[in-house]
Amino acid sequence: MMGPKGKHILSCAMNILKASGDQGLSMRKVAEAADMRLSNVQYYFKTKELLLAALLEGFLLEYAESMQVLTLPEQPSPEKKLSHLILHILKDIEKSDCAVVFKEIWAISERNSAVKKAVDEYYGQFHTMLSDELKKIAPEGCKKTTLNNAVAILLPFIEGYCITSSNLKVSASELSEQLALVLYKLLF
Amino acid sequence: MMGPKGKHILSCAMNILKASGDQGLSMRKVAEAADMRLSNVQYYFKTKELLLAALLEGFLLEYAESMQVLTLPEQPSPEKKLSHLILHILKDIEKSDCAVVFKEIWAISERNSAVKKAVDEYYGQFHTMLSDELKKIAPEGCKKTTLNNAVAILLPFIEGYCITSSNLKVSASELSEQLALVLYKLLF
DNA sequence: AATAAATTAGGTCGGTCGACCTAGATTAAT
DNA sequence: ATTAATCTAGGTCGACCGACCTAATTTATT
Repeated sequence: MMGPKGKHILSCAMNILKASGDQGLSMRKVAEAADMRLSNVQYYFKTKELLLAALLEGFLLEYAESMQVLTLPEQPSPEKKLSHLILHILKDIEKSDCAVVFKEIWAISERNSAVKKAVDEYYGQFHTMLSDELKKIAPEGCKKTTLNNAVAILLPFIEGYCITSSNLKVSASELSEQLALVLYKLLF
Repeated sequence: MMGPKGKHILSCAMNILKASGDQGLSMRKVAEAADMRLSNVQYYFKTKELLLAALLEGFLLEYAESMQVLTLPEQPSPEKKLSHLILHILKDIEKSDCAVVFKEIWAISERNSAVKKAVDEYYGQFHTMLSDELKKIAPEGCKKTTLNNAVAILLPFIEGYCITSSNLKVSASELSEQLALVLYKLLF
């Protein structure tokens, strides 16, 4: 579907997006960063909108995939397991500059239906993944609505964490433990 | 500090921001929307950056203020009270188009230090406000760290809700109740 | 009334942008 | 070897942008 040149273009575009945001991203700058002529970039992506959509769809797909693969070391207790899962996600948010990209994505998605759709699919997958993980921890007969309630607390929390993390007065690890504890109680 | 003309300009600018985002906001469009000449807008706001900063700082200040004023009807139990507080905030997020503005703010704040500072102050206030509200509900001897833990769950949840709300499989009212219950348990 | 400050109007400037076009080069398929 | 598809280079176009400038008018202060 996409050759190495296409990927190279998107890679350069992502660097610019991280550094300068949606505003700073232009076809010309992408071309310069990729060491190509403008028309060449436009051969691969007819319009800026298409480039942006491909860029962000790709990012979300990749990110969702990295979540799926995520396997954590076995833990002594289900609470520990949950706590480790949450901490892992929070750390992932903190470490990479993906938080910056996500902020752009949220803004762009309001005005680009292709991106909006990709975001929706991403959160759908994320929801499923969290639900599955919680299911492993929850007791046998745990109702689906109870599971949904837990995810409905966890999912917004995770996405909001990258916005408010600098204003919280609790460490990520402490917070993970507390939230895990709280969700664990909810499931039982 | 700012006359009615200045406010009128910012009001028009906010309309454009809501409708077309940061990308679509230009001094010329603001001038047109405000029925002024470009130079006239520039008399009030020397640069686009200053206009944007004033616009978003004002928005956040106003929004923070509306939170402070927020008084809820007395509830029979502290859980109900907490649940109503959360629901009120969630509904507020859903009803107005402020979610759109916030998404722009988060993205812009990464590249505009004045906006970043305003965002930081906003979440500082928000944190304090939530902490105060929880204090009213929590038992007498509730430790400060316990309170901080509760806020550290609640605050990210609220901000993340406006991102993920469409993907949750639980209603806002149900979710408020569940979260209130969970936080209540945490405080005791 | 004089004067300073605030406000309005109209226009120009260099610069960047996305889209578009043509033509040449390379590669793959037949 | 011919042909078609893919890829590259260089350039042009109209549109929009922010910043800047000058001059006129209105409002407030003294």
